[in-house]
Amino acid sequence: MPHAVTLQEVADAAGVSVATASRALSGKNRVAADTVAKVRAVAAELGYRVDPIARALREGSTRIVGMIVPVIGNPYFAQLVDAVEHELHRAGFELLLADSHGELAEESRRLTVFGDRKVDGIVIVPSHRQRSAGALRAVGAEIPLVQIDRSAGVSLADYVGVDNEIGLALALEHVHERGARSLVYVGADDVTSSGVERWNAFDRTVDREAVAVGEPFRGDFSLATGAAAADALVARGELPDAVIAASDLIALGLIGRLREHGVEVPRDLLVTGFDGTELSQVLAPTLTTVVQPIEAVAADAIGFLLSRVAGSTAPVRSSRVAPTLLVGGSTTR
Amino acid sequence: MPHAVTLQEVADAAGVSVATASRALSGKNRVAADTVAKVRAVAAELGYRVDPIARALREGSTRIVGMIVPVIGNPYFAQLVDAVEHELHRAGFELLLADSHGELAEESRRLTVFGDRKVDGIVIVPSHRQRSAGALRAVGAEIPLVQIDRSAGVSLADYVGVDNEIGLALALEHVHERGARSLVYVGADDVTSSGVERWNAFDRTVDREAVAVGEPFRGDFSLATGAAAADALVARGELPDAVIAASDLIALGLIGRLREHGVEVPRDLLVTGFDGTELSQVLAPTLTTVVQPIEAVAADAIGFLLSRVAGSTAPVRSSRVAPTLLVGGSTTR
DNA sequence: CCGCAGAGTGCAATCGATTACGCAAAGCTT
DNA sequence: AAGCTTTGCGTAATCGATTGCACTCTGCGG
Repeated sequence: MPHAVTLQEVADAAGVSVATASRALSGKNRVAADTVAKVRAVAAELGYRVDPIARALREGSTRIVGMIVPVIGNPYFAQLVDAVEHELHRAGFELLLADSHGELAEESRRLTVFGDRKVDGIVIVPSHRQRSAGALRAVGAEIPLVQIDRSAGVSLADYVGVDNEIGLALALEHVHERGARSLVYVGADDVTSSGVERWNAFDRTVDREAVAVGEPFRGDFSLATGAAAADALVARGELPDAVIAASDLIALGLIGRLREHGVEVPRDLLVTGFDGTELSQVLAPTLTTVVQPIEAVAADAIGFLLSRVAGSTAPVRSSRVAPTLLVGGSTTR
Repeated sequence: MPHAVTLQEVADAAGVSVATASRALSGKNRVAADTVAKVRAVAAELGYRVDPIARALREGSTRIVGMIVPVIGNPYFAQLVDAVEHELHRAGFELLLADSHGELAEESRRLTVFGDRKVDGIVIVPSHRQRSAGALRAVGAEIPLVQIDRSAGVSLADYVGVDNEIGLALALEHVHERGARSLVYVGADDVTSSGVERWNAFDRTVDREAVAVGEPFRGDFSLATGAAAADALVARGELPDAVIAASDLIALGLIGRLREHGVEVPRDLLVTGFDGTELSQVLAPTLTTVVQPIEAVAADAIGFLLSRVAGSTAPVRSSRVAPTLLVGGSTTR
C-alpha cells in the first residue's frame, strides 16, 4: 500500500516545517512567494492530499452533510436526493444518506448519529408533521439543519418546499376548465405536512370552484394508496368527473388499478398527479401533473444550509417554490 | 451548545485516567470489574459517546462505507441503495452515497474522494464494463471493494449480481410457452456488463428455443429507451409476438408508448421486464418480469465486503443470485 | 522473608493537520 | 544608526481517542 503522503513528508521534501507547509498550501497566511511555490510544487509531485479526518478533528468540520429521507424508493425522493447530492458536490461536500423508512425512532437515531459524526449540516424530510419536531429541535440547536419538502414546523428550522396552495389551484382550475364538476381528492393522511397542506389546499380551493366534492380517500403517497383508492371509487358506484391525486405515484397506482376495473383514463375520468416525476411522463396516458421544480428546491435548500454552515444567524427562513402545471394525456380527451 | 462530553471528562468524573476509561469502555483489556462498572456508569450519566472522528484518526477506520451508483433516479438502484443501506446499518456502518451519472470521470473522482476519506469499504455499480476497471483496480488495492449488479471484471474485485442467463431463460421459456414464436429483444448497449450479459444470454438462449428473432433494439436501461424502441417497432411495420426487455423501465416505457400508437399489451404483443421493481407491479397491465432478489444481492455483497473489511484475504469471489419469474398481465391474455 | 508473576493503572506517544505565539531578519523612519 | 514595524518561519499545543510501556501492589511459592 503506497502509504498516503503526509504533510510532514511534503514539508521535509520542501525543506520547511509542517507549519509553513500547511500555511503555504492553505494560502491564507503570510508566507514568502517562493516558499509557497516550492511547497506547492513538492506537494503536487508527491501527490499530497490533506487527510480529511485529521482536518476534521482539528477543525471540527467534516465537509459532510447528512440527509434523511422517508423512502428512497419513491422516485420523487430519489430525484430529490440526486439534486441535493449534485448541489453538495458542487460546493465540495459529501452526502451521508439515511432512510428513515418513515419511522420516528429510526429518524431520531439517524439524527443522533449524524450529530456524533459531526456532519456540517443536515437535510431532512421529516417523517412526521409534529412528532419529528423534538429530535429536530435538539439536533438543530447544534448543527445547521434544513427541512425539505416536508416540515415539522417552519419556525423550527429553515424550510424549503413547494407551494401546495398554488399546486392544487393549478390542478383544480385545469380540470374545471376541462369540464370536471364533481371531484374526489386522493392523497396522504395527516402524518406529513405535505399530506395536510395538500388536503387543506384542495379543501379550500375546491370551494372557490364551486363543484361537487366526493368523500376524499387518504392513505400515504404510494402506488398502493392509489390502487386502493381505485378500488374504493369503483365500489362506490358513481365515478367523479376527476380525481386530484396528491402524488404521481398515487395517480399512477390509481390509473393502473382503474384500468383493471375497466375504467379508462381520461375517457371515463380525468386524473391529475403531483410531483412531476420523470416516470409520469413516459407511461400512457402521460400524466397531467403539478411539477415540482426539484432542482430549484434542492438549490434553495442547500443555499440556506450552507449559509448557516458559513455562520449565518439570520432568522429562520421558509421558502415556497411555485410549481407549474404540465398538461398530459390523463386530462385530455 | 452543550459541548460534547469527552473521554477526559468521563475519566475525571470517574477518578481514573483517560487510558483506563478508554479500556473500561472498550472492555477488551484487563481492568478491575469495579472500575469498569464505575466508568460505564459515569459515561452513561454524562451521556458520553466516542468521537468517531478522533477514533478514525487513531484507528484509520471510519465505519463508513461509500457507494456509487450510476443513476439513483432508476427505481431499481433506489431499491438497491435502500437494501445496502439497511444491511450496513445493521452492521453499524454509515453510507456515503455518490451518483456517477454514468460518467467515468465522475466515477473515478468519487472513488478518489472515498479513498481520501478513508471509507472502510466501497460498494460500486461500475458505470462501464471495461473502462471502469482502472480506477477500480487502483482503489481496490487500498480499500475493500465490492461490485454489485454490474461488473468491470469479476477478477478485479468481489462481485455479486443476478444470474442473467437464468433470468433470460425464464423470460424466454415463459413467452414461448405462451405461444410467442417471433421475438425482439430491447435492452441496453454494451457499455455495461448487464447490458452485454443480458443480450448474450438472450442471443444464446433464443437459439435453443428456435424462434424467429427480429432486429434487437439497444440503448440504455431507461424509460426513454423503451419508448424509442416502441417507435422503432411500430415503424418497422410488423410486430413480433413478444418483446423481451432488459429492465422494467424499458418495458414500462415500451408499453406506454405502444399504447399511444394504438398497440395494446398483452393484446397485440407480449412483454416481459427485468428487475421486479415495485413499480412494475401496480401499473396496468402488471408486468411479467424477472425478479431480482435485491435484498439477497445486497446481503451477499455486504457480507463479502465486511469480511474483507475484517481482514479476509480470500481469493476474489463472484456470486450469482438466481432470479425468479413473476408472471403478470403483460403476458397474459 | 525474598522474589516473581500478573493484575490494574497511569504516562506519554501517536494519528495528521492547523494555528497561537515567539523569534530572527529585513525594511523603514527620523 | 537606533528603534520599530513587518515579514517569514519554526516550536509546540491542540483536537479526542487508543495503546505500548512501565510502574505499583497484591499474592503466592520456595
